[in-house]
Amino acid sequence: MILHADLDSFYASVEQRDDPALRGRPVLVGGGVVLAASYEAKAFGVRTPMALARARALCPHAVVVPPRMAAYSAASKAVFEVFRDTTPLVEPISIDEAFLDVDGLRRIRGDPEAIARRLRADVRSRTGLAITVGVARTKFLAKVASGVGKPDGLLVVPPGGELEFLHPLPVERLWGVGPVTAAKLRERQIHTVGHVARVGEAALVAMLGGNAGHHLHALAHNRDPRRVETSRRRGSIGAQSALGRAVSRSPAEVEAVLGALVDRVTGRMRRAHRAGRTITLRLRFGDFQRVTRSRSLLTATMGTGVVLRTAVDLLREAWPMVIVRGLTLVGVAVSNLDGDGAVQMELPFEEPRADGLDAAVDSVRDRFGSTALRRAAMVGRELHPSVPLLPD
DNA sequence: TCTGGGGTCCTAGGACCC
DNA sequence: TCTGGGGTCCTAGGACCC
Repeated sequence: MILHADLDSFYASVEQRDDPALRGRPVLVGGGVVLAASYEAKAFGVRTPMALARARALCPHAVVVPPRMAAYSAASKAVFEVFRDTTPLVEPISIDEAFLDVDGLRRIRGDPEAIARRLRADVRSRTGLAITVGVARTKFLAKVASGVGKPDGLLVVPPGGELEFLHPLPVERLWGVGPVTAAKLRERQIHTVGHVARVGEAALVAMLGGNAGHHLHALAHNRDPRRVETSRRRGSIGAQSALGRAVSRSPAEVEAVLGALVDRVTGRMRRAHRAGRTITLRLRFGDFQRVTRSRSLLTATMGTGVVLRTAVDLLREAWPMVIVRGLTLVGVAVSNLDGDGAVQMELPFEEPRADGLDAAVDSVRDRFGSTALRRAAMVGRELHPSVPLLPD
């Protein structure tokens, strides 16, 4: 059996724990937008992410506190210690959520329900925070169960009783069904998980595409073979910053913001000992449409200079769009983090040859192929921006 | 309802390789 | 000169999650 453990209104709960004056009162954590709302605030219809102004209108006597990310990280660390004292098989999902595999603990710690009860009590006594735990045979259903069991609850879906529990629930409860997919389903009078299960796999595939269709069909029948994985590494590291209303900004202003973001990202990369090859620039325009522009380097890097130069290049290439549409957000991310197939290729240094560039180009192409040639040209440009691009 | 910041996964076309 | 199938990598976009 698998436990899904999910802290309730995490940021707001930490604030209420640390400041007794906030307990029992509606609390909003956020800046321009609500990052977390206590259950007292949610009772007034406040949701995340909602503009703070709107949340205040719904709940005028709410206390608004700015986020304290360091406090939340520390609280998260303490909670995950409790998880790992329960079982070594812990898969973190986010700062406040994890899967725990408790198969094999029965003889030592009792049945899954008993383990879940003790886990909730331990989290409460050791961290002062409320946590909801869902228990089921699959990851997916354990997560659904914790969602239904909130707040401060425990919900066990007994083996054999899965479909009875699952089928009356609205389609939005399925993991991977967001507003777009839900609208497509509801258009066709598919409102519950039971309807999804009955509609047939072929129809779902026709409606949503291959993978999504198969996936949804499987979930609706509670088929979810994924195991709890303890050692997942993330695939990208990024940072972004909203710029407020779309006013026209000079390239230098935007590049300054970009510089700060890159600095943050590469600092985190160095602390995590991760290097990456693909730099992605993210832009959001005045109409809130988004675009991305990316470039892959030959070798992985965590250097601020290389990442910033690449990001600025991408920004310059996209600048005409910014002029026309206005800019409301800029972000940068580095992906293709090393360890997942990054190409490590050593190019030999050669003496310049009398027959010049063409021969050198032919020699690289012969040895490594034309994809490598393109990459080599790119690296050359990074090192010597004045050198013209090689012809394709 | 005027929208933060951190991520994951999937799709799809084009270039290229064998 | 014209042709295939299987595969990888790159880029861009989109849906989704917390």
